[in-house]
Amino acid sequence: MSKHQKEMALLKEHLGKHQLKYTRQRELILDAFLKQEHITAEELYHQLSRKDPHLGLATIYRTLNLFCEAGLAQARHFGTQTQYDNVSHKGHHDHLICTECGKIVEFENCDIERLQEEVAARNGFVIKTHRLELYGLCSRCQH
Amino acid sequence: MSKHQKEMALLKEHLGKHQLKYTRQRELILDAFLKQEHITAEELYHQLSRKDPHLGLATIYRTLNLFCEAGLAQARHFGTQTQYDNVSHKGHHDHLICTECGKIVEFENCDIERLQEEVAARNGFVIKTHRLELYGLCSRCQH
DNA sequence: AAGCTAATTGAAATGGGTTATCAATTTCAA
DNA sequence: TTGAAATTGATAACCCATTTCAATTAGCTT
Ligand SMILES: [Mn+2]
Ligand SMILES: [Mn+2]
Ligand SMILES: [Zn+2]
Ligand SMILES: [Zn+2]
Repeated sequence: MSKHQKEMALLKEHLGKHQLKYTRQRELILDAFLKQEHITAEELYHQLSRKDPHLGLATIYRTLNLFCEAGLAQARHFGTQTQYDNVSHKGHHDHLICTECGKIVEFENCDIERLQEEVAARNGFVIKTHRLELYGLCSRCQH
Repeated sequence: MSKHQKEMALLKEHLGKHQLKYTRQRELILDAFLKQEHITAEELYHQLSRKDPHLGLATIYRTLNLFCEAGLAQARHFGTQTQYDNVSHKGHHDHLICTECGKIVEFENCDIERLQEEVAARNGFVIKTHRLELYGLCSRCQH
């Protein structure tokens, strides 16, 4: 039995509602995707090329966009590429990015998260997701 | 006398420090840029094409990137394009975005800004800019 | 003012990431 | 099993942005 029953059920529900089909490729991509916290289309393509050399890059892109529509993934434009976040991973995090060397540090800060909720509430919003990126210089690049 | 003395001085200071030159094109682009709150390179190109049909798009891009380095502008990847924010126009602010109707609320929260600095310091970073976007449903779209 | 040198420019080519096209294949309901 | 509709993979097209390069220009230095 697969480890990702819940996510697979979610996907199949979406497929059913939209007259879409459950294909071998979608199953393959789903399994690989759910093992990651976040990944780019290109990275996933290289991983899966070993298992199935005929899998096309376009299919990866199409399927990741499908996952976004089904609520399994969340696209995040990161620099020049798009990162697809695995929503089922609970550990939400934000990013510190060095604009000089490209170093990326992930962090979580619940105080910030709480203040975000307060700002939203004050404006009548209910937050579903958010994005916080801090750009600057890492310790090595400050000199 | 120009309306944008302060920004022009800032730019000239940056130019001086980096052996760069004050050109007719840079002056033209600066004037047009400072009239906007935020704009894309393409939009600026179309605006200026009327005044100077020979101005190249590459020059617009180069100059907007220069403005970013001089601290006059701030690049923000928004969807597929890059928005260049006029820093002098409105100061820094973040965004609440309704994913249903597209409504955007601007906000500023110094507690969050302070916590961001703490996170950065803890990781040895010095922040130059940041980006915080909260996605959710506005009061009208929650029903 | 004229000369010199390095920076800048515009046109065009190039680049990277993503989406569109389309004939062949596959899914799945009837 | 059959057939209509969705999907796939290869490739071309796209979009935005940067790079290239020969010609021009800015701004010192005589
Ligand atoms: Mn967060
Ligand atoms: Mn802010
Ligand atoms: Zn660095
Ligand atoms: Zn709304």
